[in-house]
Amino acid sequence: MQELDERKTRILNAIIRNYLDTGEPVGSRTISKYSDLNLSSATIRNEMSDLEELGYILQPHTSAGRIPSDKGYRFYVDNLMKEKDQEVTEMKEFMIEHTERMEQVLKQMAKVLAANTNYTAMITAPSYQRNKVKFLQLSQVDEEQLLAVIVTEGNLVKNKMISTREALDNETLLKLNILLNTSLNGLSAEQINLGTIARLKEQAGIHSNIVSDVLDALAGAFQEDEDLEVYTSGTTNILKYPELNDSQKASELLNAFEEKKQLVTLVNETLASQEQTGIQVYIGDESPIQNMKDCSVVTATYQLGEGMKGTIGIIGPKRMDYENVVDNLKTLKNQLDTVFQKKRE
Amino acid sequence: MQELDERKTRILNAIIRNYLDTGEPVGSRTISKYSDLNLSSATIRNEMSDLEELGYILQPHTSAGRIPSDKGYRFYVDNLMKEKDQEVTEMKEFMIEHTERMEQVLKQMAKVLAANTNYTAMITAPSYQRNKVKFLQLSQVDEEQLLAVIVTEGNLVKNKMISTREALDNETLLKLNILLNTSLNGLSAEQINLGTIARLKEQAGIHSNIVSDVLDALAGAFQEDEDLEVYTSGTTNILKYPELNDSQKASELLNAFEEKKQLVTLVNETLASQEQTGIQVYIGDESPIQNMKDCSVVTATYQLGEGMKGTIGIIGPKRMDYENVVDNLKTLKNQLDTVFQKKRE
DNA sequence: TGTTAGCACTCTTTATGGTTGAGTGCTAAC
DNA sequence: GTTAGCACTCAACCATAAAGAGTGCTAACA
Repeated sequence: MQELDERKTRILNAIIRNYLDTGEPVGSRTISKYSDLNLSSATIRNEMSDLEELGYILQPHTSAGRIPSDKGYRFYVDNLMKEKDQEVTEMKEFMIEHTERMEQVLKQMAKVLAANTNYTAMITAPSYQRNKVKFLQLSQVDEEQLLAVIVTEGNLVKNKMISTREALDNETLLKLNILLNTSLNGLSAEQINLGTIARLKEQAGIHSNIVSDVLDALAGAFQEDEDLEVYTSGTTNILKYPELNDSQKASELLNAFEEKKQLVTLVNETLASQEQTGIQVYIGDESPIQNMKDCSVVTATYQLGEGMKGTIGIIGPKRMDYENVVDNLKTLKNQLDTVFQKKRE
Repeated sequence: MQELDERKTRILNAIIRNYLDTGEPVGSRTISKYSDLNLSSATIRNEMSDLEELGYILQPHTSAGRIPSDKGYRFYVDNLMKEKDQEVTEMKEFMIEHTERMEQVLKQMAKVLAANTNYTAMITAPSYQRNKVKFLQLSQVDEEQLLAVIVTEGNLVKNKMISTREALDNETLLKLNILLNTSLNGLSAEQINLGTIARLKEQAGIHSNIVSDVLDALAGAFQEDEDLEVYTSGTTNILKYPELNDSQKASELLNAFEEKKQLVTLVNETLASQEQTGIQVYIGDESPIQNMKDCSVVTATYQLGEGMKGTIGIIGPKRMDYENVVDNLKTLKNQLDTVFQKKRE
């Protein structure tokens, strides 16, 4: 039933591992010596011929060795790869502890990740789609400007300037603040519906226009999270890998990194299709982004409960040290989970 | 007295313009035909020989045409370049008008600039070193967290979370707010000295530790501006120019763009040495950044009075369309000046 | 004296062809 | 089923040649 018998599997494994190491097509003789199978190169050749027919490996040209195909990589990732036994490598925890701003943390993490793997790292802030308003305040900043400050459950702070025709007196301001807080506190973006809005406006009376503005601001704040920010690091690492370093491909890739839009689609795709395991590997064409068909992309989703998720990802050549990458992502994912857990308490 | 006579100047001009166009070394015959000097190639050759001796042009190798040296470019920029007659090209003004967040505006501008020029653009927010506190507010967000919101004259909003042992009652909060506002309002970072601080703490009584935290936050906010954010766009454009596209150089450059640190030194350098004209051209080695010795860097400083300055810059190959770049920078500079002028009113 | 035509020379670029070496596929023997 | 051996393929390398662009220099010319 099984497509590959024991021996073919071992040979395929040997081929891929060797190729990951060297980046050169690997020949029968190499496997014959390198592996502990004690088979002659001729035998290996026969097996390789079979493996090629089955689509696991391919030849760049007639008289070259074999390299893994996408199918080969897939088999490797699914079946052959050793998972490192999760020794909880405390990845510079202190850094995370002592930095306050989430943005900084994320940038820092991307950096560490890129440095550890030598590939390109990307990371997004957790998306606060279902985040709730925790605190809300209007302040008169000067004669014509009102400042709306919004704090969410996740302690994210957003602010928005609102221009007014004239200054509000203190009392009105206080009333509005109380009104807004009592009405909106604890609500998520979806929960603020037309009914809530109508009620609010009614209660605000002549200042309903200000309420409008605040709601706009609020919408803006939530919106802003939705087209989320993606932080990248080590983008130039891709230049280190000859298979990506032709000026055409490199340029396309780097562009994708600069124009974050494409990455956002990648992230969304990941969020949508994520299994429980939390680690997803896209090999070549499997990637949702066309430009990355010569790359592999490994992503992880970290979670904060209540549907608040963020994504970490690594982008590198197909010939990627999957074990190392997966390992790195796993520990980072764990760390993020706990870090944000702490923050929310 | 003059090093170059009329004819040499015209020849030099022709060489440089041609080279800017084609990127290929330009030979005597080309100039003989291309220019309106009506001289034979032989004569041009003689002149070129002189120009080379004087250091304005050089030969990549014996039997190639000539290319401009740094000195040649410098002469071109200083004396030969035509300034376009500043027709105020309204560069997508609406965009600026309708976007609220400075950050967005700047990113947008960088994008436009990069697209217009096909080089790499960088831009920094105006540095608020001497910016003044306009409004300040503490709010109790939840039991253990205080939110400090700081608004500066330029309507920049900063916020900082402060952890407290226990919640403050409303009255105390109000008092503290009044105290902080009356004491700090209108002060710039430098003006908040030990005296001010001591007085503040004294008046705060038992809550002096909170005042400390607020001041820290304030310092942080100002500090944050000092290691300023640099926005880049079109970083991959450099790959379009063969002279920069060898993997070594490109990698270094792209790295410099990713690690913004170096750009910051560039910005600071620019701010320091800026003349009244406001446009600065660094050619090759003149650049303060080592990595960019194969590039030219053109920067402009925009100003908001009171020492609040920001920088715009273009980085491209030495063989850069200086006229276009300078023109673009000038109009953008003007726009920024007026935009921010408006905003401050 | 300045300009120009002409020519030998230099040096890059491109093409050509031969050689090498790695690797394969196939056949025949074990 | 495994292996040794051999013919074959093909990229990579190298040397050599030819082409072409451009120069410097000399000598002639106005």
